[in-house]
Amino acid sequence: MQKEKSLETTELRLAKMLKALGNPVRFEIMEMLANRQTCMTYEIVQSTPLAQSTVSQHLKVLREAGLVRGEVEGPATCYCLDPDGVRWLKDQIEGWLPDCCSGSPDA
Amino acid sequence: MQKEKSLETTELRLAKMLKALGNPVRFEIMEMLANRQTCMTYEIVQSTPLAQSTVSQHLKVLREAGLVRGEVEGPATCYCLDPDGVRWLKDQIEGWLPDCCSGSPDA
DNA sequence: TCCTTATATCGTAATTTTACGATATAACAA
DNA sequence: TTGTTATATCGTAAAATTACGATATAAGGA
Repeated sequence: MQKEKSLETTELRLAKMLKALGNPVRFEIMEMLANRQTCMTYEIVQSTPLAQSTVSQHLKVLREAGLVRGEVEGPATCYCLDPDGVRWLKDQIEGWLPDCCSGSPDA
Repeated sequence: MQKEKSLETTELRLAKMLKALGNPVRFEIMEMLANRQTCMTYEIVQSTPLAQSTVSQHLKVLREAGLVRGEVEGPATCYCLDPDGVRWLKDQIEGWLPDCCSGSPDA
């Protein structure tokens, strides 16, 4: 019944995630979180040549895309991948474009 | 401003694809090509409110990301998804972030 | 040949993104 | 309270993206 609206929302959410991942700095943050499971913000800042405010801005984009979660721990924040968001993204990409490109690699 | 150089080649290619897909116009072009198998450029132009030159620019981005192919047919060009590129993207996303968020939503 | 059609590229505004320093906030210690 | 630490947000330049109209190119047809 409510399929149309949710489809629209699905595409919006997917586009937002893809756009967030399309930036190389944010992409590297995602890989760092995948490797380390969790990171404090200052660790992420130290791993880049960027200003703290810039990294914080990128983290906000990733948060709003549903790709990472930040948990406040005292004065600091501990970030990790958002398992639900990442799995949802992988499922979407997997089921995307079903009419093509699903067979074996032809030369 | 940005440090794309530090990314590995595979990651660069993946980032380029994700960036290309992060634009809603290009995302819709991809979906149109998935639905119709092939499209002439003018059909894609007609499906949007944008100028022909703008659509041509978006197609160039998709081409350079390896997501679509354009084949010249007389004075026109016939576009289709690039099966190799799309499958590569799906495989990359599938194998990405292997330490988390993989498999079915188990308890 | 010239003319039409379809597309790509050029030049350039308008918009968006990115990055920075400065400042605000929030938790905790002395 | 004051001071420190860690992070977020604000204000604003610089850079990149997006979009347009104009023009170039390339294939056929008259």
